[in-house]
Amino acid sequence: MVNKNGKTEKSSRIQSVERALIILDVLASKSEGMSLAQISEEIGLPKSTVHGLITTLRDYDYVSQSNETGNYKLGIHLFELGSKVQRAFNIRDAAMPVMKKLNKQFGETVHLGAEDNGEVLYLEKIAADSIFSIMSDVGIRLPMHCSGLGKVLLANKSEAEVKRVISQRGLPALTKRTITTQAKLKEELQRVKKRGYALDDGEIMEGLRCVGAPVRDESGKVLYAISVSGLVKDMYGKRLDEVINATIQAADEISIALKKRG
Amino acid sequence: MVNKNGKTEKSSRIQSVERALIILDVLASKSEGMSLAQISEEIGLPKSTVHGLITTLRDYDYVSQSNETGNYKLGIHLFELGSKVQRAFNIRDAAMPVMKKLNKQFGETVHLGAEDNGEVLYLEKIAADSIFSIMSDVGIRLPMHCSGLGKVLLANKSEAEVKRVISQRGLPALTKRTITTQAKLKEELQRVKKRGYALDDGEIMEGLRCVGAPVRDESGKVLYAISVSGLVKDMYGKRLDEVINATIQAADEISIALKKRG
DNA sequence: ACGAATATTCGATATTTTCGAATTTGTTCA
DNA sequence: TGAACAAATTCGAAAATATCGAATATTCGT
Repeated sequence: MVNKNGKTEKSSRIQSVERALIILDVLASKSEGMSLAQISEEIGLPKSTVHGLITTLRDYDYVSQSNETGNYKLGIHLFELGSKVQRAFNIRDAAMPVMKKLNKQFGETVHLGAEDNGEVLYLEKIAADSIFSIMSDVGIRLPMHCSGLGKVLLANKSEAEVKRVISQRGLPALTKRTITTQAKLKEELQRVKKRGYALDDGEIMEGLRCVGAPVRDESGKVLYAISVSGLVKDMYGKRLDEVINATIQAADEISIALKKRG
Repeated sequence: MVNKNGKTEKSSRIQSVERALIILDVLASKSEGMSLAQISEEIGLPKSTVHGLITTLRDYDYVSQSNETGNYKLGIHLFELGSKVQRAFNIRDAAMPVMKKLNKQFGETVHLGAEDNGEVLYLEKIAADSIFSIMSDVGIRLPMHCSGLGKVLLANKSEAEVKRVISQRGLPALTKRTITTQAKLKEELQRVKKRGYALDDGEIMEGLRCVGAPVRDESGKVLYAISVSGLVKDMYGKRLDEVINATIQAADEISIALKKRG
């Protein structure tokens, strides 16, 4: 089946459901909320059509409607469902205590992430004591080739898989230190694999340094990674070595905890 | 418009969207996942109908399908959307640092909650150091009349609103200490209001004691509450007094932080 | 109280969903 | 290896339901 744009598409999708989900995604991109007219404009459907869809979403609390402005936002029920999904990652219970210890030890930000669809998905975050908040948050996605988490996860994939990710996502430069050629990335990933940890040195944000280490599931596959992130001025020399050792050790602890519960 | 059950319903809802959302709710209740046949049975629709709906949900990652069992579960995209919703509570950034301090001070579990639809919705949790994990989690709902958070939130509502909640939710007994009469609850809420904090003494779970204190938004309304929960054996006498004072102080700190940002 | 801007309802039309039956896929056990 | 079963998936006809633009109602600002 071929549509008017010439794209092949599965015919078994339900149009109205598809449209409702698109509305949620559109709303997700505008945290301040949108009016009915804006949504209708954005997705190119008549207001009355959007109205029917969004009324349904509202009635089920997937969308909330501000009673001052009448604007629509993502609703509280998504928060509840999202929490259920997060709880379903059984990595979480194993990882959190260890991550807390790591955070306490150095006072830096600790992350837990996994690969999803060629990107790093941030599953948990323990923020640094300092006010300084880094550009990450639970639920956020970042490219794999420039973060400590991502490089660790990539380094433990087959060459074919790495190629697939690159062809899907490219190697965008977030800073001038970001690795942007396939050859250099390959080299870096080999280094990561050999050393057992990844170092992101301002590749995602100038002035930010980050150590990532692999977490293995029961079967030994690297599905997750943890990282410690801090300012370059706090992450160098002897202290950096300490962070590296502690991060690797913490990751191993989590792997062992995962193995224990099978 | 009146349907066959005699219930009045808005006619403008989109049937297929409604059904898709019901599927998500059904899946949310079974964390281990469900087969197509099970879902179809549960909601009483033909398998082929459910298949169309769930395929759409799957294609947008609202649902994931295990490739071993073929079972359907809630998908990763709900986690992402849920995180966005959570981030939109601007209470979070103000509350977390203070909650962490409180957790560090006593080593007990700290919660942040809000009222939603006559129940306490848990927005954040910092778990105790100990392995002992309490029956709470982010995204969970509990009754208002028997938790520290809930009683604080109720105590700051009008009598009419309290009545409405009771008529909607009743006063179910979770333990033998739970308050189950309207008169006793009224008395208790007056006490809570006067003292400025709520004490849950095994009303939600035997052996668990919990101190709740109100958080005020910019306009002075009590929209949120925080609590510290621990075992009765750790929460009595002088230490309980310390916890109470610290919890109230922490709640005030959060209120002030909220006021500052307007 | 008026006008403008927005949300909501209406009703005819036909596209799309729906449903049960038929088919395919996958798994278990001989 | 293959037969028998159980599950998911596809099919196609029938019509119910979503869709759309126009009409109406509501809200807001001045």
